[in-house]
Amino acid sequence: MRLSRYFLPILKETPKEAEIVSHRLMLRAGMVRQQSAGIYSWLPLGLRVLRKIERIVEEEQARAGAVQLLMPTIQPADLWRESGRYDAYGKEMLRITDRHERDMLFGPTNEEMITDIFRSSVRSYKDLPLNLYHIQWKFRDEVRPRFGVMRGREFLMKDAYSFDIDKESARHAYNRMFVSYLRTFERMGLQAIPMKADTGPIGGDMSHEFIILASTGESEVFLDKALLDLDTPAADTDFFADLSPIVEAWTTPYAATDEMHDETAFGAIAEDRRVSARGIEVGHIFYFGTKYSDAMNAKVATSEGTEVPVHMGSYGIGVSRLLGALIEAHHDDDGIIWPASVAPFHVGLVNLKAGDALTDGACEDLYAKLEAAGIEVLYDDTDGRAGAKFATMDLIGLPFQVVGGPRGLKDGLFEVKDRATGEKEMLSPEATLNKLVAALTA
RNA sequence: CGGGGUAUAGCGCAGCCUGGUAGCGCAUCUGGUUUGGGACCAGAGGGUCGCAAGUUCGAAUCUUGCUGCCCCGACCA
Repeated sequence: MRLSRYFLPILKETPKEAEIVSHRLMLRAGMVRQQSAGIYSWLPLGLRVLRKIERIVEEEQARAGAVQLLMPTIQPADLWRESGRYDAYGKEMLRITDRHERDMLFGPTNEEMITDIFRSSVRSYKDLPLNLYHIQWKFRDEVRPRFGVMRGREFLMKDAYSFDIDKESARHAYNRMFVSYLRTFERMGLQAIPMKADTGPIGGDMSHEFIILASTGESEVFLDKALLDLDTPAADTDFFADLSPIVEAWTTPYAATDEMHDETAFGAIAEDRRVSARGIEVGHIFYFGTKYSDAMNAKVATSEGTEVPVHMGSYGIGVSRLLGALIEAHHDDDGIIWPASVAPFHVGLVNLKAGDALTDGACEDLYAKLEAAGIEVLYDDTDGRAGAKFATMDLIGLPFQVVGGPRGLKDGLFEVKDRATGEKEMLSPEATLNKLVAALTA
């Protein structure tokens, strides 16, 4: 992509409404624009990251056996009257009346609707297990939206719903999502720790929040250092084998958010392994049994021919929130530092003297070769000044910057800078291409 | 929903106390000089001063009401 034809509205100054670093950087880097409290337009750069995150989520959901569909944002109130939540939900639910005076709502979640889809089509245990998910915009009319996209009213969420014949099968479904989440966040360059969450009226041990560690995180968390050294399950993990050893390995060491914190249990850990840090919740999984299948009459036939309500679980990932969480975890004073897997572009190619035959020729040539190699390049072909170009590249945080200027190119060399480490080296076009291909194409 | 702020050009701000018809920096446009870490000079365009009443000869400025947005708390993906 040529910067001269792109839309990248950089801000030199920080809009005063932005308090936390991710919000500031997202506004300054031209990723989002606030339209109302907690409601954002996604500008091209931000949208690219959102799509990268979605793609990773989709790949890992597929690996774990979840099947994607898409439900609407607007739902009929009647479904929610069936479950009893239409009255229970409160003012966080945005209620809408259509032209026929029918009660509608902008969905804050989709348990009712997915249960409706399920019950209309699935009748037999032979169709189970089933896990259906979608990635869709939700709306919760928070009293106080804040922290930019981390606490928006409108937000993009992946929500999966599992259906099983009994609680034991539901546990397997739960474990599949558990393992899938470990992989999903790891691929985004995030260290996510599963922490036991409040199970409410359902009880049991099947509810976990996935918390990423970031020094600017919203809540305090406590954990055993052992968790930081665990290996993420491999891509070839058999999700339909017994996953409980993996889940056990990740749930045995102590880890808790401040609301679930047990000072005594934490104190029992060896002192040098106690970690207290700050975290951001990016995922939440839980089993809720037959709560909705009972209320909405979603039954399946067992092998004995009897009918039982289906056991369900739901599994959320805050996709738009992850943008903020990623930046909280990966930035410095100059701007964002994107992990390559979610970076809006892989490489920022800077032509320091646009219009000059030498730099134009060398940059155009490298640009074409990088793109041909499957590397996503933002090519700054504008005639701005060097300092401003460097500052912009540092701000938007692409993993690599390649600088083509008259000084280096008279010797045939580009300067390649690693955004994360700040390391720079002068390389020939061939060496530049090889280095970037090696670093960015797995 | 309680508490506290704030609203003046695209962004960041001053002006308000003590009413006299709006200004600064950045950004934008034009011309010139520059050119490897957010250049310089000269000129130009751009504002219903959040909205509505009121006081006054006169309101960005004083009064009242409303609204938007932000922060702290309670709540939450």
